[in-house]
Amino acid sequence: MNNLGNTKKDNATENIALDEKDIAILQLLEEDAKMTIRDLAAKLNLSATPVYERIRKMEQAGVIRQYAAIVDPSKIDKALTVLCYISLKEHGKKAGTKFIKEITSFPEVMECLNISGQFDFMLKVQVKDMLAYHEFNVNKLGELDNIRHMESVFVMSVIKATHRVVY
Amino acid sequence: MNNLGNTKKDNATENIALDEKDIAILQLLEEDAKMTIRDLAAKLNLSATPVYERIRKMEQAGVIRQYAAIVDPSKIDKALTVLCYISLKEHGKKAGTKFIKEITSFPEVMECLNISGQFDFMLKVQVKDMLAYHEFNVNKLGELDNIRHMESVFVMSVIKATHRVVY
DNA sequence: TTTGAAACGGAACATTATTCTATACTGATA
DNA sequence: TATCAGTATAGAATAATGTTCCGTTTCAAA
Repeated sequence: MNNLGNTKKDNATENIALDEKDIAILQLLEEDAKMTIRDLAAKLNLSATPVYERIRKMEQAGVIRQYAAIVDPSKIDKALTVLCYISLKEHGKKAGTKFIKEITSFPEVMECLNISGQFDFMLKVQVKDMLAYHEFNVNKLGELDNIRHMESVFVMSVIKATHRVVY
Repeated sequence: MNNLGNTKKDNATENIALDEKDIAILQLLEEDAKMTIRDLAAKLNLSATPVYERIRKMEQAGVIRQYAAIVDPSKIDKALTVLCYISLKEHGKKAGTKFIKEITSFPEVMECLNISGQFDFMLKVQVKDMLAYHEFNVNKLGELDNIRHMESVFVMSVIKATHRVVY
């Protein structure tokens, strides 16, 4: 295993130029991060060294943010996905920061986006079932004091879900 | 690097029971898939062998679906995320399948969810900027013949985004 | 207490990542 | 055109890691 990893913590901000070979490497690693450097090299008609160096540079530049194992939610008894839309009463900086701090602390919240439109935030919540979502709603969201309005949209099936952003 | 990988293609459906050690392994690999088996073993007070075997079983059972390199969209000039809500004219099986096939073929579409509520689908679209989204809208979505209504919600900032589902 | 299956530890082995050095390439300059 | 500096590359050597093997332990059922 390469130890190029551990890119998670640092917020590298440098910008680097990516050529076609870098893009090709990214596309392959997005699909299978365990692909060996030699296999990557073979696909790109290169030797191991340049591929290794390119990956290292992209990790340090923050292009590759993380290597993650993707777990199937249904296999660990988290079969229900809910999109939860929230608008706040107070929109001041202080109130917003407080809300964000609270929301991000909930492990059920996989994603929290600040959005345009009638709502302020969209949460993607992953739970066991409807009962678990109800409890999340009452015991966690219900405890927050700055929520004006809330709306839940339930995910019936996942048609497509990818982490690939390079194309 | 372990070659336990390549879990992507197979839809393993077997269900296996996970104990606390398996959960601990999953949590660590969700954060850093490059962590070595020996490091994992040290954190769990185990030797390498049982950790290796547990990972292999979870891969074969489909609990670990994939190992992915996560790329920062802004670093590859894909800075705009849009949530695109779509309702169809025809909801028959044939029409639905056709729509799904077309939608999933667009690389800009990172995610497509079949949802409850007034819309049928939510798309998460990742593009360079507003102009690129406009072109996606006109040239790709605009070519589909089964769309009744459409609404775009723009992501202003990402407060939280994780792939961790194990907790 | 006995037995069998599963989990485990430690060492040996196989594969891969990583480093090192020399060479080939590229673009700019004179 | 010739020369130079910087970068990218290949190939071999080394270090680190994944993977297998085998004997031992654990633990629950009989």
